[in-house]
Amino acid sequence: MEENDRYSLRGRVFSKLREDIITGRYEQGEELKESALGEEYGVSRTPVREALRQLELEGLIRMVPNKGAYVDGISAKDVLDIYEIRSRLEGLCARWATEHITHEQMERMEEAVYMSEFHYRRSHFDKMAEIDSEFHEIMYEASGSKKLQHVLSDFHQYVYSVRKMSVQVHTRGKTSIEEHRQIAQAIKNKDAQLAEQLSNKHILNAMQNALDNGLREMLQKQKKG
Amino acid sequence: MEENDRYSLRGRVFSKLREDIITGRYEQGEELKESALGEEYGVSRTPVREALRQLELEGLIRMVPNKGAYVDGISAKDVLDIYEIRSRLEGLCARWATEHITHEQMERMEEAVYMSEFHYRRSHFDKMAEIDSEFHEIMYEASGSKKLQHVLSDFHQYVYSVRKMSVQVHTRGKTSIEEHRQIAQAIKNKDAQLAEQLSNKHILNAMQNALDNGLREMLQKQKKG
DNA sequence: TTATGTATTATTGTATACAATTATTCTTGT
DNA sequence: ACAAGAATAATTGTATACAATAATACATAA
Repeated sequence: MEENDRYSLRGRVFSKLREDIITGRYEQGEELKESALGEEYGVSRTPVREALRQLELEGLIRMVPNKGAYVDGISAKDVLDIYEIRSRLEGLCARWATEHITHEQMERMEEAVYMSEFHYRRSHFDKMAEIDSEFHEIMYEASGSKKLQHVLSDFHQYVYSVRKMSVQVHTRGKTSIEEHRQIAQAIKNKDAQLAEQLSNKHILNAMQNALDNGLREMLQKQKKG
Repeated sequence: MEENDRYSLRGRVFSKLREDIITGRYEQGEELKESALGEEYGVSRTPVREALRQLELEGLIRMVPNKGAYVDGISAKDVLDIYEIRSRLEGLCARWATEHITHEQMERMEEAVYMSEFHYRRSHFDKMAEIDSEFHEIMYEASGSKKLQHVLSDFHQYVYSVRKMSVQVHTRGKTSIEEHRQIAQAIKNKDAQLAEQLSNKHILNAMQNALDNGLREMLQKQKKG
């Protein structure tokens, strides 16, 4: 999908809107008007509407019939919930990946670990977050389960902004890479049990780090507001 | 969403198409032409396209740019994967529901148990399946987690056809109701631990029943094809 | 002044028109 | 007969036009 999206107006609008919502560039509840968006992107309402309908299905906006579309992005609680959900699913994914991974996928996974260390040493945080994503996406793909891949991929993207923040915490960046390395090794050794255990723990650690570096405060603030 | 959908052409097309794909009324890989669908439903291409874009995002169809839309429904393996995924999430959901359920939701849940027994005794299998859905949907809603509700609700719908089949197996129908009753009781008693444990087991039992009543054969058949 | 009903405007929902791309058919030359 | 290429048709992608609904502004009466 990602790639197809670049070659159609609808795809471009969808990707940009999605990113802007996930990264919080819109206010919660903000109204999205089709004409305005169309003008902004230099397209007609048709592709805008198709993009909006997709975002509605995904739950990133809420559409009221004959009224309008309202931003309904990722709250701090959503992020926490997603970490909890992922902590139950990433282990399953690692198990299945161990059973189904191809040689080519294994190589890509190991390269991702290698490259993240490379960028870590140079403090390229954006690049690191990107490769961190890649590691997980490869594992999702390797699971051989279309449905598991779909849900984990979505959730992983939803916490992108938080992850990018967390990875900049120096010690977490290093620890995360080390955890990835161990997971990759377990998968390579065909030790499904260990891969599952490590993956679940990996997510719980990431959640703990997010809580300790801003997420907890965000939760408090949103609970009041 | 469900209700809004009834009042717009796009919504009606979406719901009907979705149901037809989930229940397997289309061939795998079958091409869906916008004009043909429009004629079938007596509408123009516009609402059809919006519906197709939503189904694409959901992964129920695959769209090739400038070519067409192809059915990519729920395979037997998808169903099995979904049971595995749900077995890891329903427990979490039951735990959260125990913590967040309202009095009104609890009453609806108990009524669902009661009603399913009523219809069970009268062998109203369709009605039973419907109320079985209701039980789970109430729990998803009661979890208080928008994201968990979303994913579990989708997955639950995906296995609808299988569930309807399974529930007709006399002994499973009775067992399932009993399990629901115990889960509801645990939630009411605020015993999150027990609710979680029972819910996870409930899904595993449902999976086992599905395997023993047709799913295993479907898996074999699809593996060859 | 304020409530109420009406006209106006703005916005979404749908249909249609046109452009771009892909598939198909029909030549045509060997 | 068959391959290559052009012409034609079919299909999707996008823009625009029109219809239906909701929001707003305004006038009028109590």
